[in-house]
Formats: sequence, structure tokens, C-alpha cells
Amino acid sequence: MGRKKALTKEDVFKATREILMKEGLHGVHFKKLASKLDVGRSTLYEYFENKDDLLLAYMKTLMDEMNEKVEKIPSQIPPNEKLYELLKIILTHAQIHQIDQMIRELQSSNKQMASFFRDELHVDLMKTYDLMIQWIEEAMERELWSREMDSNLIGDLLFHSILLPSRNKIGVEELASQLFSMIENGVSLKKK
Amino acid sequence: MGRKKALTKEDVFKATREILMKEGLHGVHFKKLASKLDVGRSTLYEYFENKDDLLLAYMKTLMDEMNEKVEKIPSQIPPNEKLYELLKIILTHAQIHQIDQMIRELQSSNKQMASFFRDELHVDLMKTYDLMIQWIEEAMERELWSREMDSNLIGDLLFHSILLPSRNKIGVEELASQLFSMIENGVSLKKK
Amino acid sequence: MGRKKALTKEDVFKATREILMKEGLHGVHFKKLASKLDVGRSTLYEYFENKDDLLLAYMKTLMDEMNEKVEKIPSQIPPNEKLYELLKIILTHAQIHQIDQMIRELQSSNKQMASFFRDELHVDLMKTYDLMIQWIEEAMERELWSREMDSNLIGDLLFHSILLPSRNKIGVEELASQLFSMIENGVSLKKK
Amino acid sequence: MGRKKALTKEDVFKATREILMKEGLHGVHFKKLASKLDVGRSTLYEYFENKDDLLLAYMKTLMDEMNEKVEKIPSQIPPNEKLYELLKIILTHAQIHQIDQMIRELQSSNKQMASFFRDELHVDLMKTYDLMIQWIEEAMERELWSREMDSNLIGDLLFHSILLPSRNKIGVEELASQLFSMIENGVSLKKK
DNA sequence: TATGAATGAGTGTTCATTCAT
DNA sequence: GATGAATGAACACTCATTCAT
Repeated sequence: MGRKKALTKEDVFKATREILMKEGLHGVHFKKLASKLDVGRSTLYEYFENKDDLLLAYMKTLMDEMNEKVEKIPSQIPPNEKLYELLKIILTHAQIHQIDQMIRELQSSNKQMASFFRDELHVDLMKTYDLMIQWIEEAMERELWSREMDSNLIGDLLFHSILLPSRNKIGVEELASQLFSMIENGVSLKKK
Repeated sequence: MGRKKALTKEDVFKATREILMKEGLHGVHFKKLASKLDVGRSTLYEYFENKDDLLLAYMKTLMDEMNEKVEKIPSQIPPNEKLYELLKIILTHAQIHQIDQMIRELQSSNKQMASFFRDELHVDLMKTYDLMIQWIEEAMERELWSREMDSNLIGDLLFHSILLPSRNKIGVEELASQLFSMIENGVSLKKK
Repeated sequence: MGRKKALTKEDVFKATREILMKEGLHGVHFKKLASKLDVGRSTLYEYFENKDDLLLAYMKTLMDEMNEKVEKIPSQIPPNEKLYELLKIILTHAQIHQIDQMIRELQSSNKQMASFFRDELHVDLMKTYDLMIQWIEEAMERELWSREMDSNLIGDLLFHSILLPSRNKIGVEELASQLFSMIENGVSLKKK
Repeated sequence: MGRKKALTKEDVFKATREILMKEGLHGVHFKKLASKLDVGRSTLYEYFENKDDLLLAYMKTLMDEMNEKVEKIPSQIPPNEKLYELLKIILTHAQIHQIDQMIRELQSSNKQMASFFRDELHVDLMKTYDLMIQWIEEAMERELWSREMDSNLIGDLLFHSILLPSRNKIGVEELASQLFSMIENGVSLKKK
């Protein structure tokens, strides 16, 4: 409380993230945001056209943040190592998994801006997903990984690993390591 | 006005399932249910005390359905084969994954019936989860599976595999087969 | 639509009082209040969290108003004269008698604020009631009044005299005077 | 539970009385009545046209019961003794005090039957009230009681004594005795 | 007589959104 | 920019009442 400096979009995003993590998508509404930020409810409309606009903009920042890290993965390392790096990035950006849910809920809204933005988001999301698939197939081509497995299945598995509750128990590093090891080598002790 | 063949709880569950799959938990409200079933909104209250009651009863039927199948898994087969059977069951009961989400959202409600029901549900859910963990550890004891992997991680992976969108693309049977193969043998072609 | 001079809590209390007197507790609902005040129903929720909150806040103002007057009764006058002053105050605050009823009806609500407020109200109500009993007993100790009568009965009689419909016919002053005279001297003409 | 014998109006009145005493007028509705009586809700409509009809009929039985006792008061005893008897009758028919409240709530209903019935009730209520006033004035004429007091005030006091909570504490007999003694002789120890 | 089934009207409550200052 | 005030649309829930069997 005690707002003096002008409100920024970043302030709003920060508050949004906090509510989202504590109470889920359902708990995010302008009344709560406004009181958390100690501004009038209507003030938020100076920054965002409507709720969808806010949520989509928030998600965009998440995506951008993540994409930035993904782009930093060195291009010369082997594809499976790239995928390991990607897995770690995905696991540290846990909020990402809410995007699916949000996009579904936003289906009902018809605003033009929103739908435009939504498409853009989807493109970003897909870009990363496609990159991942590309690396998987590269691993197969180089005969590092078996072709028996559907590459989309592996991709989905990596992408949805953010949902695993174990993340909270054993930590991101350990989870990434164990999970990736399992994907590569399996758990069976029988000789292949 | 046209009085028709008495509505049944099953009718309501069916409509609930449809909405749940199309629009998510958020989309389930009595207005929509009522219009879908072509009855008055208040009619639903003759069958269910309140919204929580409806949702929990619905989830209970899902759990019961699934538990029944789980109990039919033969006890004499090796634990990893049991786990494969379990995986297939979990994948065919895709709605199950909504239970976690629902339970969390229902935390806020204080109705006695609901909280009683909620606990019961949780117990059922946990029973299956614990059984799964037990089988995993049995597989490790019998030296079928490696101990390097956290058993909870494997469990979570199996349990959350319902979320994988590939299910719709390649079908339950194929998904189960590929996923389980990957869990056991991994995708790497390098010799261990 | 016509935006007017900001609504105040006092406006709402005034409307509440009017409805309460005309139609009783049962007649107070947000729809009626809103239409009486010529605002939207939801506007009231900007001022009061919920119905209980409104009713309890309203009662609190009544209690405060009355308690303030009670505290002004001079302490040096004899107890029976104090009681006469108290009777007059009670009779001019006719709405007070609704508090008992309301408190009973509000038992069913579980809101925290409400229950907190309710307790506070009850304490205020009891404070005045206890003060009254104390004065009655003082009157007995000083041998102004007979001990034959249960002091709680006298207290209840004074407290519930607000319910006497005669108040409207003969006016507060006259009612207080006659009633108090009867309590002190009775109506019988036979010598004791 | 376990209804075999045909339902009677008396059964319904009994259940109504019980709910009324336990939960107040607000708690009386057909759903609760039906479940308490173990009959279908709609069955009640075979016995009473609507809710008002039921409540008014119930009140009528109360009035009849009371009037019957009032008529048994011997006519040869002095008026103040009659009034004492009347006070005891009133105090044992505590439910009577709900009539006022009910009548007020029923104002809103327009049904012809109801309004006819309501008037009849009022007449009965008034009959007793008028009788009481008549006795009070007789007591004044015979110079048993002082004329200083408004006879309506005395009447109201007797009539509304049912509301005194002390009734539960010290019992009807004692309450009647103390109250009547106070009305006749007052509490003051000063010589008149 | 009895009832199962259905319902409409009404009430409490939430929340995104608008608008004048 | 900022905000206080107001609001409408939507949803949960209750209850008296009707109607076909």
C-alpha cells in the first residue's frame, strides 16, 4: 500500500502472477488486483482494455521470457542435449501450463483484440513446440533416438511435465535429470 | 411445458460430462445444464442439493467406474504388467484428471455434505494412487525396474499421462503401448 | 442512468428503517432497498458486504444512538428515577426490539464479519440490560422497591414495553408516565 | 415416518406448531412440513389451498382453543379475578403472540379465502381483547381499580406479557402471579 | 386421496465494465 | 493518468404451486 510512483504494467503482471499461483485463474479479478495494487479498480482500464487483454498480455510476457531462454540454447550441441536444456526451461516456467486452460476459457470472448492476441500467443507457443519436435526428429535422424516412438508423444510428454506434482517435492533440477534419464534409458533392468 | 419421461441422475451426469469435456469445469453451471437437458433450472435442485453436490456425485461415479476396473486387474501377473493395465484404465478415464482440479476449487465451499463427500473422493483417489506406487516399488524389489528413479515421479507420470493431447491423435491403445515402452526401455539407441 | 449525489450509508439506513417499520424484517431485501433508493441492486454491495452486514451495521447505529442517551442519565438521581429515564429512552427507540428478533434470525448465517458484529451487538444490548437490572436491584436495596418481584421480570417488562401498541395511541411521554406509575404503585384502589 | 393412516389436518397442525416453536415462522414451509409428516409435498395441497390457508387455519385452531378456555371463566367472580384467569390463559398460549407477526406478513397476499379468513381471525382476536377491556373497565367502575391508567394500556400489557422471556425462567404460574400482583399493587414500598 | 415431477418467480451475490470528474 | 460511483448481466439457490397419473 502507499502507492506514490506511477503504476506500471509490470506491477500489474507481478500481482497477477502472485494471485495466479496462490489461487489459480479463477481468483484473478480486477477487484482483487486493484486492492492488491492499492489503486482504483477503474485505473486498471487505463492499462488494459479488458480482462482478456490483461491475461493475454500477461501470458505474452511469460512466453517472451521463456522464448528468450530457448533461443539461448547453443545450436551446436546435439539435439538430445538441446532437449534436456529445453526441459529445464519448461520446468522453471511452471505458469506456462496455465496457458492451455486460459486459452480454452477465452474461447467464449469475441473481442477482436483478444482474438488477434490469442492467435499471436498460439503462434509463439507453437513456435517452441515445433522447435522441440524438430529437435526430436533430428535426434531420430541422427540415430540417437529410436523411431519407434511417436515424436509428438515425446514432445507432449516433455511439454506437459510441468504438470507433474513431483516438481514441488524433488525440485526442478532433480526432476529434469530423472525424467530425461527415464525418457532416454527407461527404467527396466532387463537387457534390451 | 411438455412433461416428459422423468429426468434421471444419469441424464444429468451425461450432460455434465459433455459440458466438462467441451468447456471445462468453469463452463458447468445449472443454467447451461438445464437448457441442455431442456428442463427448468430449479428442477436440477430436486436431484442435487447444490452445485457441489452435483459435481462431487458426478466425480464419484467416475471414480467408482474406474476403481471397479482397477480391482479386476489380475493379482498374479508381474507388477510391471499390472502397471501397464492400470495405465490403460487411466487413459480411458480421461475425466479423472479433472478431479484434482475440482477438489481444489471446491475447497472454498463449506457445505457439510460436500466436505464429507470430498474426503471420501480423496480417499478413493489416493487408494488408486497408493496401489500404483506399491506396484512400482514391487517392481523395484523384484529387480524388474531400476531404483534410480523416484517412484513417485513414475507414478505421477503415469497418472498425469491422461493430460497428454496425443491421446486424441494416436488413440488410447497405441498411446499406452508407446508410453509404457518408453518408460521401460527409453528412446535412446546408445547401449547402456 | 442519471448519476446523482453519491449514495451514503446513512441513506441506506434511512430506507432500511422505513421498510423495517412498514413491513418488518422479512420485507427488507436488496431489491426493495435498491428500488426505494433508486439505485441498482449491485450498488448496495459497494457499501455493504452482504445482507447480514447491512442489517447488523444498521442495528449497530441504533444501539449506539441509544447507548449514547443512556450514558447521559445523571448518576446522582435515585435508581427508580434513572429507570424512568431509561424507560423513556427505550420507548423512543422502538426499533430496538427488532434486534432480538434479528439476532435470532441471523444465527443461521456463518459469515465471520457477521458473527463478530453480532457478538459485539449482543454485548452492547446486554450492557444496557444489565445496567437496568443493576438499577432495579439498587432500588430494592435502598428499600424503594419491594423484593417480592423478580428483578428480571421488572427488567423484561420495561424492555419489552416498546412492543405495546398503545405507544402509537397515547404517545411516548404519556405511556412512560402511566406505565411507570403502574409499575410503582399498581392500579388497585384497595389499601395494601 | 411410516405413514399408514390417512393424514389429518390435526397432524399438519401438530407439525406446524413444532416447527413454529423450534424455528419460527420463517422455518415453516411445505418442504419441511412434508418431510416431517412423511408425505409428498403436493399432498398438503389436498388439505390446504395454499400456505396462507394453512397458517390461518392453524392460527384459528389456536384461537379457538384459547377462546374455549376464556369462555369457561366463571362470570360471577369479580372482574380483576377474571383478568387474572385470563392472564394465565394468555401465558399458556404463547403461540398466540405469533399471530400479530403472521397477520402482518400475510398483508401481501391477496387471495380471497385468505383475506376472508384473516378478517375472521381478527374478529376472534378482537373479541377476546374487547372482553378484556370490558373487564378492566368494570373493575374501574366498581372502584377496584384506579381510573388513572388508560384501560387500553393495561389491556396491552396483559396481552403482550406473552412476549416476556421470563416466562421460560420462572414458569407461567409464578409469572402470572408476580405480574398480576405488580399490576395491582406496584413495586414501590412508599406509602401511597 | 396421494404423489412424483417439474417449474417460475424471486432473492443473494459476484464481477467486468462504463463514465463523469 | 486516476478514480469513485454506479451498474447490468449472470449465476446459485429457495420455495410455493401446478399437473398428470
